[in-house]
Amino acid sequence: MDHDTKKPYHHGALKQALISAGIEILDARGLEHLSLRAIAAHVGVSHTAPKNHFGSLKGLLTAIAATGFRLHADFMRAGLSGDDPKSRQKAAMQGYVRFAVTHPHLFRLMFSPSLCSFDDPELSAAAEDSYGVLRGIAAGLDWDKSAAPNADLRAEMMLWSIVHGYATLALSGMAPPMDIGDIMPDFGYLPR
Amino acid sequence: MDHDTKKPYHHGALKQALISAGIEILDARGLEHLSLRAIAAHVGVSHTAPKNHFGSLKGLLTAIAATGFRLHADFMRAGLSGDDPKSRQKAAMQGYVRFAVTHPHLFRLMFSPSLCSFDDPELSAAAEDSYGVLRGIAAGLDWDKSAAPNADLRAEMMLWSIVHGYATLALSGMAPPMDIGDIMPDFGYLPR
DNA sequence: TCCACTATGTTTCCACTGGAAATATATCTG
DNA sequence: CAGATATATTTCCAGTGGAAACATAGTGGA
Repeated sequence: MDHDTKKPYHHGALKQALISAGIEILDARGLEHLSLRAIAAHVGVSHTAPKNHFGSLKGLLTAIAATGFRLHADFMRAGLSGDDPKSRQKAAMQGYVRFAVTHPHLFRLMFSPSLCSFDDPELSAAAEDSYGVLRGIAAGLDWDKSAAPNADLRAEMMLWSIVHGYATLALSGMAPPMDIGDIMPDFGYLPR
Repeated sequence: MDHDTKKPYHHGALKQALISAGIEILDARGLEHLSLRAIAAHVGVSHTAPKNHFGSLKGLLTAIAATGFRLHADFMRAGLSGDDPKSRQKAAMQGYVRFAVTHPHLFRLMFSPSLCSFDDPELSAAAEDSYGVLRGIAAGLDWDKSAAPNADLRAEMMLWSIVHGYATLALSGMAPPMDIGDIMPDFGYLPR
């Protein structure tokens, strides 16, 4: 596990450069233009060079998606201040949508299991960390805690579904721009 | 506007055959194997034959997606019986998810604007018809009708977001199998 | 110092993709 | 029957990801 502290010899830090190039291409030209050759050319190496670090295109896309999930978590945590559960919920959800709108193609990549493999421990860890933000929000949600089993999971899935559904529909051009806080039902929170 | 009543000469009804073949390939082998050449070979024509009817691969995928949306609406309307708003809501949402689980790749195609063009009147009409089912369910929803403008739209988007979000996450393998009725908050309905 | 050995990149090739263009063929219209 | 049109094929092209062989640079050990 070489940390990025010691630079390799040839390019320097090709691995990170390829990931950055991928995200730049995604933001600038979209998912349909994100090819192995385009990424490699953007960095200035041959299209087979990434194979040494990532094995295949899917491996590279997986690493890009992992970086995306870390950024995603940052967006959600960005507006998270204070102790009021409702304002924290709203901030996290707005961050979720704001990330999707800011990096639409990266967002789609992150949720495309055919493009990146969630078996990868780095990706699954990053995704799990991102999910953890929502989990923390849902934990205090006063919603039907006793009516059925798996109340926590159900609350998390409710939160996640509504925010992910809106983000996805917005990126598909099927949802008009609106504040996610305005379509999220107003639930109470249990006292801590 | 040749209706499918009068059959063309050569293959018979290539247009419909290509659409059916596309859906079969989607269900059997997935979106990544759905190529122009695969569809054409499945029907027994050259890979450029579809161009006469659909212009391009995107045109064919658009027609497939339109068929998908009609099927999608059928799934939602399937369990719609009686007058009780809550059971009608539950049935429609379960139909939504059931379609996504039954035809996962077709579902993903239908919500991929990079693969099919929603400018196409046939596709947009089919999608609009499908959306109409949810709109009908949301119409009677007793939810915050006076607190903000666009209450109807907000209620529709809430319903749509939660069901679409769950379906999408389930197909990505990120949501465990569960009843959509168990994560949908329980709202009242206005008397008619 | 010198010689493996490994890590990193390149070159070349291959099967596959969608699409454009020219051609062939069947059907309709006059 | 003849010309026009719709339908389908053949051939070609630029692009894709990946496999394999090769080249190069840095490392570690005698």
